[in-house]
Amino acid sequence: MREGNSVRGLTERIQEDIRGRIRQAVEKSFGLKVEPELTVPGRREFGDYSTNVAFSLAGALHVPPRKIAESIAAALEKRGSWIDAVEVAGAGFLNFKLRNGWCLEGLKEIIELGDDFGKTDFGQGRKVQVEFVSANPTGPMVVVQARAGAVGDTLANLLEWSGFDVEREFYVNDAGHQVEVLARSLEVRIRQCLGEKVDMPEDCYPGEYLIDLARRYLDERGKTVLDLPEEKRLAELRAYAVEAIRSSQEISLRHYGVEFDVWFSERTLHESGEVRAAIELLKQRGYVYEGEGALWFRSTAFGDDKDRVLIKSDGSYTYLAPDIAYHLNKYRRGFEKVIDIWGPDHHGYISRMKAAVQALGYPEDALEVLIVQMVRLVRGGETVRMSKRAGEFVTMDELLEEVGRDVARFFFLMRSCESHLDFDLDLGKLKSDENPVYYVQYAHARISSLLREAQERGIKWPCPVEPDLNLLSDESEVELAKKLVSFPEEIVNAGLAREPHRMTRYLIDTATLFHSFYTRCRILGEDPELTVARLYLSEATRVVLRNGLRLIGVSAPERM
RNA sequence: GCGCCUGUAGCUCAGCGGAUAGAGCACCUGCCUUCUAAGCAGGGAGUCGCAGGUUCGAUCCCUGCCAGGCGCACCA
Repeated sequence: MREGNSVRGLTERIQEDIRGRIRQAVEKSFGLKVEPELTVPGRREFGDYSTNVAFSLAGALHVPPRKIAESIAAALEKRGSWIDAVEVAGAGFLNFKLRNGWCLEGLKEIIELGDDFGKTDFGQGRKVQVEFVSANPTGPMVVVQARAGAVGDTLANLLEWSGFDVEREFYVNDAGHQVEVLARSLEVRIRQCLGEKVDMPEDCYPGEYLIDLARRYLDERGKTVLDLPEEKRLAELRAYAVEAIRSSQEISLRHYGVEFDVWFSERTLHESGEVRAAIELLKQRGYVYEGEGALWFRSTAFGDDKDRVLIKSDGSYTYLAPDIAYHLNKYRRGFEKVIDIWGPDHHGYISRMKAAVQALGYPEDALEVLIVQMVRLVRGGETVRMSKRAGEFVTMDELLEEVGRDVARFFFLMRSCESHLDFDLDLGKLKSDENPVYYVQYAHARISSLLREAQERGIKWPCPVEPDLNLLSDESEVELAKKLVSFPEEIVNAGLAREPHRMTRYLIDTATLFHSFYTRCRILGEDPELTVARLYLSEATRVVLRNGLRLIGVSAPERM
């Protein structure tokens, strides 16, 4: 796995080697420097890799691409590489066929590295923060937050495995208007619990969870709080409610397999004076002005539609002010890249937040925002209505209770996060072949069972001598091995593209190739050497499936 | 009115500017005396919303329409 100081997957090393050879051949033939692109062709007969360099050179050289491709093919040095043949195809594609067995070599790395297979040092330890979920501490989390949890956690895992230094953070909005409303709502519930005839005001939170919280409060702390002056009373209730709800969110998320490194309190930004300081910094940099009794941020200087208010004419901060302070705080903690995952209702904030980051003096791409789109629950072919206003909503906990963590995470990760998602509860609940989650898990269980069976039959496993992997010559065996070996590269690419849903696709494809191999090839057969080689391939598959499932936070059962 | 997301098989969705557009479900046909049939092999099924443009090449990039969803604050 190691070459020089770098740790890369086998496929990445082979691709880099081929690209280098193409560069040399082009320089030799035409005296030009190029950065060739390599792709994996969709059709097997086109080989393992393909490049379109001839097309990109055709314009400059005024030579037909096919001629160029032929020259490159002739000049290309194959010695000392895995390249078996270079072919010119179509209008000028260069197709590379690798020697049989290149991927079998990679199986050894998989077995050797085991739980660590898939990890690379691509990111060179650069500091990245992923902030996600960040649900308001005013009530239970809803389904879209479960989606954001799956997406954020998996993205963080992908980056971590790719060699970035990743921190997962949850921003707690424990300051401002909404938590004051929360405190007042809790007070009403407490009074109601004590038999007072008070109605819940219109603008308060009507949800029933506050009734439970009111009872708990009275059990734990009694009713003396009601004798305090208003300010102290609300402060006490606010602190209590925020912490109770926040910690219940933490428990829900942990149950879902999502853990955060940092729970960052908005309140601390106010108390430390960082909000004021951030505005002061913007002012020094010339992006703040007064007008109409308010203090404005000149976000239009960085492409926003209109300037935004930081301090309202009544002297209070808008939501944007602490958010700017928060992001300044993030960069001062040394993150080179900050990835925020927001809900669909916040997309309008992207341009102003990116403007703020630049106004603070950081590059535009230091902040990336992913919008996780809405989730619509479907049951019996009908949309399940979720209305927070009416206090009726399907919570994340209810969803998990209904379909389970594995199904929820897998479903959320099957779609790209920016596409609106219909979550079919009926399909999710089906514990059968109609449910795609079990397909991948079944492959893992099947292999586990196979390895148990091998042990019972007294087959020496793990194999004391290195198996002869060249015995793996069936097409299904080679295709499976190729897929397995590309795992580290898939992780890096999915992380860089910020597309965690690629992992479910990869796992489904891998499971398909394994099932196909299993059906075509007798694994525990007559020939002991072939048996050992096939067990080796099976074990490598198990490692990849287990690691991939771990990456997306889904269990890898040994039996089903 | 402005902005964001989406539009691909009957349904739910994949598809880094490349060659004959894929998967699951549903439907049809085969395959369990042998390692897990929650599986495999095969079949039918498509005007990639519409129209232009860029390119050797566009489902992908640009523009304009059409349709669905969401958001527009000195709310949080």
